[in-house]
Amino acid sequence: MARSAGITQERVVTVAAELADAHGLAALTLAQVAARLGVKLPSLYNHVDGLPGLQRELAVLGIRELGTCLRDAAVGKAGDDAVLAVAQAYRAYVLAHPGRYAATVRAPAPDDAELQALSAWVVGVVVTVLAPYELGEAGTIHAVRGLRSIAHGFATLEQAGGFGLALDRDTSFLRLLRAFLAGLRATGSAP
Amino acid sequence: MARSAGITQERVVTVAAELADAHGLAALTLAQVAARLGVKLPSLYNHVDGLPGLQRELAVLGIRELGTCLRDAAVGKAGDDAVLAVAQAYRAYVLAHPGRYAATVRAPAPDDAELQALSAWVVGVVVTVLAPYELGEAGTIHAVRGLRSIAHGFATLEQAGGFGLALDRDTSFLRLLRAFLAGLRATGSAP
DNA sequence: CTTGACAAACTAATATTATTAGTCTATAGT
DNA sequence: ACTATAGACTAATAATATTAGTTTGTCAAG
Repeated sequence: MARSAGITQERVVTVAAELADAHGLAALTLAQVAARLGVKLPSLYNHVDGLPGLQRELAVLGIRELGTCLRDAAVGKAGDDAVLAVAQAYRAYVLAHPGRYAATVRAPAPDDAELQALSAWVVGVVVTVLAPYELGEAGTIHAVRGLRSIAHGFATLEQAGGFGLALDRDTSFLRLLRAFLAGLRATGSAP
Repeated sequence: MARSAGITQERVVTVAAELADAHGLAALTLAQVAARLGVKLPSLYNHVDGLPGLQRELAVLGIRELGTCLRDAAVGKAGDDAVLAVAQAYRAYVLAHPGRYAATVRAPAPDDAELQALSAWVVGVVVTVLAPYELGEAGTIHAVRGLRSIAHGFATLEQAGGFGLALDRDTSFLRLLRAFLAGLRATGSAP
């Protein structure tokens, strides 16, 4: 080791995640992270590969946490209950950790195997929850995309302050999910 | 006038919109805009109020264009056809102009009457399209939020490269919309 | 116990960018 | 013709990211 100040990549990423959640991913700077850790800015380069590297680590953290939340939300549930729980967990994660969630949305580099694998794992969790609907292979993927669009779209709009009117947002989300599920059963594998 | 180089706010915003669409809103810099216009950076301050001001102008442009697209998409259509057309137009706009669309998502300042009014106008367009479903006042707002979440969520995920698998995205989107519409009729104003 | 290699901090230097202050000049309106 | 000004400019400042090179504890081998 060295004249070390006990900094690790994990600590850097944790502090960055807190800052990104609090002030937005766009406002995250290495200077802030360094100040929070009590080191000079260039020292961070010993632990992360610059700002792009740090954002990639944030994405890894976010996808891992998100996947865990979704999986945990589904245990002991089935059918519509499970789908509702997963979607609610998705929304809750976005609202609780908007910064790290934003990091997960950027498409991973084509050669980033770890990130690709994590994404596939999360998709797998949702596929499992949708299995009982017997939508077929393609139909299931369409449904995963639909459910993810709904959860992502609602939560990110909500987080951005996009729902101005004073109408309960929990109700809006629940209605949207129920409509989607009813439609899934009704339309089956139509067009 | 002055030893003018023919710069106007409109030209500044137009160039900024092109750059934001091409390279992402986050990568938009005043330096780039100035270079593209053939002026020095500080000269832009005669036309826009710094980077935040420019982004606000981009939001105005984006909401105005988006609202126009949605309105135009709905003329001569009714019921499901109209809703589908509006949603497709929403997605098409996001994909065609991701930079200016991203600018529209940030919540407008509470004292920004122009932006608030434009947002309300766009909501009004969607409310009109949903009127025939007779969902009631609150039900209509819930449905507007749902439809917007679907279009925003799908389009932004797609634009970010979030749909990796080789499965037709047009079909995914159409299925999602049909499921939502079928669910709207089925569940009516349930929970 | 010494010593040498290295990890991890540092300082210093450079490049971008945004912003503000103040200057200059061509032109529009009197 | 004169003048006020809009709209360009230069200059200066501050924040950030990045790279290069330096220093210094600490760990482990001899």
